[in-house]
Amino acid sequence: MSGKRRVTIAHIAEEAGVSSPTVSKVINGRSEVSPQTRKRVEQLLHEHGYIRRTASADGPVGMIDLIFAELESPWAMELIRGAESAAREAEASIVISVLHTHAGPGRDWLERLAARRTDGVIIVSSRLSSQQYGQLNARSIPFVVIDPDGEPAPDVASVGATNWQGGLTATRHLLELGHRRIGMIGGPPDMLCSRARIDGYRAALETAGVEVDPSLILNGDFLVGSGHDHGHALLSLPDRPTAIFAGCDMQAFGVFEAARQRGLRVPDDLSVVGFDDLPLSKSAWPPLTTVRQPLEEMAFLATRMALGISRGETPEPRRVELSTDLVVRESSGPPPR
Amino acid sequence: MSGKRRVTIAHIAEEAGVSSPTVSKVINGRSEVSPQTRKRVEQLLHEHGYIRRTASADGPVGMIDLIFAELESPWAMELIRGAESAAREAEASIVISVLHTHAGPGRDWLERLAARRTDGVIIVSSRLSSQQYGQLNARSIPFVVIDPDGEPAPDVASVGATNWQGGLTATRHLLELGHRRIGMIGGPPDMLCSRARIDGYRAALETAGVEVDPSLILNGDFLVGSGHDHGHALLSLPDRPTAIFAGCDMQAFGVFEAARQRGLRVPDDLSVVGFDDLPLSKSAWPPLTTVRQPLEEMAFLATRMALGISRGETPEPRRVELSTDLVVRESSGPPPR
DNA sequence: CTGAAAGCGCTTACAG
DNA sequence: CTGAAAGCGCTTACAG
Repeated sequence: MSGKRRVTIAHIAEEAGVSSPTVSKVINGRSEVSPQTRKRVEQLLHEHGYIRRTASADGPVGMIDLIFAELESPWAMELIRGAESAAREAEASIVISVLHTHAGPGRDWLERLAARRTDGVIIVSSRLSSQQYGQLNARSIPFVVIDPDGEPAPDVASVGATNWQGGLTATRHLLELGHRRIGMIGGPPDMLCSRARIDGYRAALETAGVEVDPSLILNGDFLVGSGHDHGHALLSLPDRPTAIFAGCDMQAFGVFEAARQRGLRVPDDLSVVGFDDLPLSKSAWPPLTTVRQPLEEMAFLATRMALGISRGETPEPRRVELSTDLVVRESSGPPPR
Repeated sequence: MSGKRRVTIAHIAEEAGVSSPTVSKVINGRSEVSPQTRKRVEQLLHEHGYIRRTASADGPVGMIDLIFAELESPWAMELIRGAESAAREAEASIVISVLHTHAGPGRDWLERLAARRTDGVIIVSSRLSSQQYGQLNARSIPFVVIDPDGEPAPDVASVGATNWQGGLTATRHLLELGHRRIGMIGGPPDMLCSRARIDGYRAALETAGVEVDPSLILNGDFLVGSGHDHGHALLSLPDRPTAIFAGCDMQAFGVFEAARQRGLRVPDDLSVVGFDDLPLSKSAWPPLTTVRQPLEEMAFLATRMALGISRGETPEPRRVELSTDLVVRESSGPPPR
């Protein structure tokens, strides 16, 4: 990828005006180095993005990194499983990294990644800074984004689902059953996949001639708790909705809880529709009507793309959106009269 | 760990009566090697468990491998999360490997692992052959077993939970509510953790003076489907149980389904108790009474132990059993009269 | 197809 | 605290 010759200890040593052994000591954290020298060398190592290299040619390492913001939901398991199948196919393994901050990772993370080497990185709906994308590029680390947030440049490889279409379909399903007051719980407002689902919801209402009531649209965090809290909020509205499109399955389960706590039966008193179709959603009570997005397949594809890029291939197409499907089960029905 | 000097290309070359470059070619899959030579060299490489090594001292690689038999249940996510916290603490990453066969892995798996290097392996209720344990030892790869199956030698580090105690507690809870016909769905009969739960169930019945009816004890695979199937089997018995101890939470959800399909209400017509306390179990309907085992903590501990062994420490104690706790929610109640 | 020779990137003694 | 020298494990030309 990069035409530049790989930077070696010798280069750094020359530029710092010291010998190779000294640079080696800094890298290996030995104590016999003066603080000033250490400082200067560290600075240069960092600037050049030094990576320890052996005499050996560097082939694939057989590892793909899956980067999550958090590891909270069973949703992540579907992605791990898909990535693992694709990796196994290529005799590679999956490494799990968790950033533990929606705000973005510390910088260590990327340095460690580069030092340890990886064949590619799958970024799962996490927001990296453009500087971080730059670093990935600078170090020729292939990466693919799942559920892109629109931030990366248009040439970035990504895999997503037809979120807008899914939001539209879910809402139309509820409209067809006769609902007119339909609540919507989205995800974090900065996630593009959430915005798209909400926009699909809006489009369905508007094309059906139903007015969009902003007080019926809330943003959660895609976890059970916010489904529960926002479910209560929507159900305590004076003119409460007869149906809720919960934005994702976990939030739908939270809405189930809120409904039960208020003595409302699903679907008799309240219809609920999710998004994802997690394996457990069909065993929930009642079995959840939801929009299926092929999470396992998305991760499978993303991993294959990353592996392909690492082999020098150019993924075609560069951006993929897999289709979503409405799965009607028992949590949706006509509104109470 | 092993006092032997690391085997190098030069050693292999000498033993094979060829030069280092020739061995190097074999390793790197170059074509300019005669089939006989290749054969002989490969044989020796394999015998000696050759691992490519650089001039550099080999410190930690910053990776712990988590080995699952399958990646089916949200149960696995809890373990991944726990392992990830412990790894992060040590600036390491978690690598996920899935064997995809309860019978045991192919041999490639271990070879790839050794070639890529790892600081340690956590084996999650998978059965390795004693030959494979031997290989791990031969290559000085530290390993810790979660939910050991009793096979490994007594000096193997392991982390488990008090399964027998948990089975006892769950069953006593049901006995105290007044149940006398209590069904039991275990896991695979070759898993020690499942046997212990079943034995705890037996002990509770016996100490309460209730006869153990073998027709009430079934073995599943710890997934929803077998809870569903065996739930139906138990509920179609002539003198059907008034309560079922489902062996794990996923099977409990399957029993919920079976009960619903038969028009039985939980807990009014049937009490159900699980084992695990997965995060979703409290949002289930009804919220599941279950035996909590601290999966996240178990994986956290196991990972720390593996990391410690890789640093040359001896884990003390070598075998840990974390305690389980009964969590009473709404899926258990007195039997119908 | 094979290997002596040179080379690479790094580290390890060790002398100052 | 520093670096010239030697050494390590491996690979890359290249001559046979």
